[in-house]
Amino acid sequence: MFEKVQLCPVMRGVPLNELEILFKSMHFNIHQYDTNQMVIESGADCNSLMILIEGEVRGEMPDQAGKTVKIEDIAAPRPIAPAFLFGQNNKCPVNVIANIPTRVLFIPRNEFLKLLQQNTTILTNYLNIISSRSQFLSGKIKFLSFKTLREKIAQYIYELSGENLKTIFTGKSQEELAEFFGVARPSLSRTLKEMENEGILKTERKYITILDREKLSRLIS
Amino acid sequence: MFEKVQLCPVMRGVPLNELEILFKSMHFNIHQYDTNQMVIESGADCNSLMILIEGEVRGEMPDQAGKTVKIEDIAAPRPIAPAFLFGQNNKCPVNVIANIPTRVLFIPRNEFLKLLQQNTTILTNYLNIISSRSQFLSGKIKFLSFKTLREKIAQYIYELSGENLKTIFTGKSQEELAEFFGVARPSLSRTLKEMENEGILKTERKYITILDREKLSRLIS
DNA sequence: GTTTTTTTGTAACATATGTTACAATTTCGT
DNA sequence: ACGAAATTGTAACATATGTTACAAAAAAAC
Repeated sequence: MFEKVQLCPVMRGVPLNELEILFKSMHFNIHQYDTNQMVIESGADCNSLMILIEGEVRGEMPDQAGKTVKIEDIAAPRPIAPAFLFGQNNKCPVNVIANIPTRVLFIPRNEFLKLLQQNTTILTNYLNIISSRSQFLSGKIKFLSFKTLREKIAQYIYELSGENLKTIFTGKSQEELAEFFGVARPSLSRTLKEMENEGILKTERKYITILDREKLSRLIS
Repeated sequence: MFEKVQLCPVMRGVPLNELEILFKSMHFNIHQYDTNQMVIESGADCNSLMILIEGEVRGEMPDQAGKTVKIEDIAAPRPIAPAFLFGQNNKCPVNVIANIPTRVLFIPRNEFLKLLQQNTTILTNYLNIISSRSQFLSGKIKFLSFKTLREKIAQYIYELSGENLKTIFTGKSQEELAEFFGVARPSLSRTLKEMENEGILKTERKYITILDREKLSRLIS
């Protein structure tokens, strides 16, 4: 078991023998779940750090009408909802359901706090995980705050290209890019063509080439 | 000085005498800044936890054209950019500039790590701060992901009203609400009136009354 | 190499929101 | 109580994006 725990981002870098010692003096539980069994329900309190050590779960968001929308799949080994263990709101925002037979390690909040104080590696790991998440979300919001599609495209290219790269590889089809931008596919196609006609860029399947950096920047400023 | 440090969310709840002991065995700096002096420049490394202990600073985002947009004012006592001390990206995302004569306490990352391990209160405070921030950002993104204005309005009312409250107080004028939603003021006014004509809700200055919860939910689902 | 599937381009039209301008109403300051 | 300032309602029109449908092109499967 410790081999798998050790692979989890939270515990990464802690030698196996140290890990065993830490776990010996700590309360924790391991639960098993069958396919489609609920691991934690939306709205339930997150009192423990949950680490998926084996299997795969999905997060589903129940909407007002009671229907559900799948948010993401999480495969072992990874923590589940680490940002909801602390903070003002400890309610789990999604239903977490096992996709396949799954094992989850539960470490109660207080026990985990002790762990954080005993072991610098785990502390920095955890701080890095939730800080990175914040940073990721900040970036996402900055991106969403661009109103027009042209601005979003410009910003997207700017971030991928850095200061001097001329051609970027998106790794996404127009369909996927459109979904990423939150617009309809024909709208993206149209706008890309417009920008091409204006000599700003050129597209070629999953590659975009910048033709006029000056004009591109003006779209963002 | 410790009285002011103690008021900061990170140090809140730590008795004065303990605080003094902790600081005695720790490296830290205090810098003073005059009005309009730069505290930290966008892109600089955040190697230290920065705590504003006196004064007020503003965050300004420099855009591609070199112009700046003010993001927010931060008044003492509060940490500055706590989410960028750890994580993958330690570059400060904004220029931080003193609005008035200001004093900032710098605690190097490693020293702060020690502090976190020595003192449970500070550890939980810090975890709560950055976790809450994540949660806030998550909520913001969920909100931004609603496409139409009607959906945003419905979601907004839903969150403020809870399960059974009929009338909510927004505390914002239409102008401010429109900015919060990221739409033009006349658009908000128009849409609110449409929803009023459909018998969904009723507005009265800064109050919104739900007339038909059923219809309101259908907008979100 | 042909067929099938996926991806992209494009057009016509529908809809939502922005922009501007002004009138009506309410609140605030005195 | 009065006038000034802020807030809200509303209309006409501009623009951006969505929707649907289909054709063209490229990639993948066979």
